[in-house]
Amino acid sequence: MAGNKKPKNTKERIIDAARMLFSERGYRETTILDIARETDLSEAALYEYFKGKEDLLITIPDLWVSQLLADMEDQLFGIEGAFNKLRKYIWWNFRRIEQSPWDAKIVYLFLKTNRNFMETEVYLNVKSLYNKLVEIFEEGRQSGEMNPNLDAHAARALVVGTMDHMVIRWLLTDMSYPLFKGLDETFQLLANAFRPIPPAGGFRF
Amino acid sequence: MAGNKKPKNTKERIIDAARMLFSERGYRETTILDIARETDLSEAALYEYFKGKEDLLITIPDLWVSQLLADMEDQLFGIEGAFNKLRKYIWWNFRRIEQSPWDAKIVYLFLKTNRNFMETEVYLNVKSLYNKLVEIFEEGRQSGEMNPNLDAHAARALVVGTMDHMVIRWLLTDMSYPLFKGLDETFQLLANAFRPIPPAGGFRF
DNA sequence: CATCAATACCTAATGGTATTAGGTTAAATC
DNA sequence: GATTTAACCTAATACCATTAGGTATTGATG
Repeated sequence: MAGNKKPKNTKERIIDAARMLFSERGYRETTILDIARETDLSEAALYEYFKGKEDLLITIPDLWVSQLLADMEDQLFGIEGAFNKLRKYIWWNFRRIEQSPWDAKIVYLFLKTNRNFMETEVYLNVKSLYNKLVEIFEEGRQSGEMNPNLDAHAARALVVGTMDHMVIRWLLTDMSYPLFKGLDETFQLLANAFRPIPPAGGFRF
Repeated sequence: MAGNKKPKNTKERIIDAARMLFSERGYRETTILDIARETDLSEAALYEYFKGKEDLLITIPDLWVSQLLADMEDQLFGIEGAFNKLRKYIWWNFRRIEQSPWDAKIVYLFLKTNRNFMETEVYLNVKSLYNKLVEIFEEGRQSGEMNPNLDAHAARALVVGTMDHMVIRWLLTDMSYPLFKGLDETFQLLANAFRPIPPAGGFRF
């Protein structure tokens, strides 16, 4: 390949236009005609590439999420310790989201709360992404770095829930502040949640 | 009329039908005609009571959420200690959601991720509901029950994010398991996150 | 009592939008 | 050179939210 801009094929052009329009105006507020005009195609031409509007929507983040999954192991490679891995996981994920707010909007606002989400390709990849957390918790539990009785699935719910909440807030305010704002404090709380309960003399209520 | 409990007025009947249809089939998949048929009205009649489909949607959970807000203080009244209050808050909220899954679906799946959500009446009430958590954290911080450096807003993000995550999972699987499943373990983790950090050596004073 | 106004509902447009039917054109393949 | 295929088009079609413009009933008012 020459180092120039890639000449995009029609399918990619449609996806690019739809991603932008859906993210900026919302799914319902974007018409097929809008997308057709943006790509200099007729409405009918879009149906050569996608079964319909909904199919187009769920296809958009396919590539992004599968690239995320591929990148994850690479990013975590060589990091020692469960807390360090957890920290890296969160920071990496937030950076990817900050870099691709349009894809993030489609996943977090339109897809994740969609009743068909669980039947999508994206769902499988997101699940794999989250399962890495369970691995990290297992490691922390076994190494003694984390509470030996830690329930890995409850822990995952805490991390995923907290991250989702922060991301959705940020997206709904139109990225009007840095996504990382307050993340250190939040991470400290999460870390406390997973630490071993200190020995001897115990705690009171 | 065939065997109804209370003689409801037309507006309530419309809301009841819309709540059921939106929850079961989804917002986009429910037509005005569906609601009209369910209520034995014409499509036009609905517009005497609501500005449009979206207006109808955001009106549905108004009553539920404002009743939640009214009930909260009552439920928390007389409970001693920040952790006990936090526990009661979560258990109470989950029970109300379990009792009204249709309203919950509308709030959690259709409204909370809607770009207009922040302009709704419901949003104000939800905010008040969540602000109670900040109060609880302040109390815990000052009484020494919780970490004196606790960031109340980060803590709220943890609790709200985790709860939302559990609720949305439950709703998306069509309430196929008890909402409370795993809640004890999750609460333990949250509690750990907020406890004072014991000084090295394991003693507290 | 007759009239007016309000209420609660209706039928029948209107306008917008996703989707499809049925081409056309031009390049690739035989 | 004929045929197939790819890529795109114009022009329906069918559905659906919303609106225009009614009618019938009720209850209050002069």
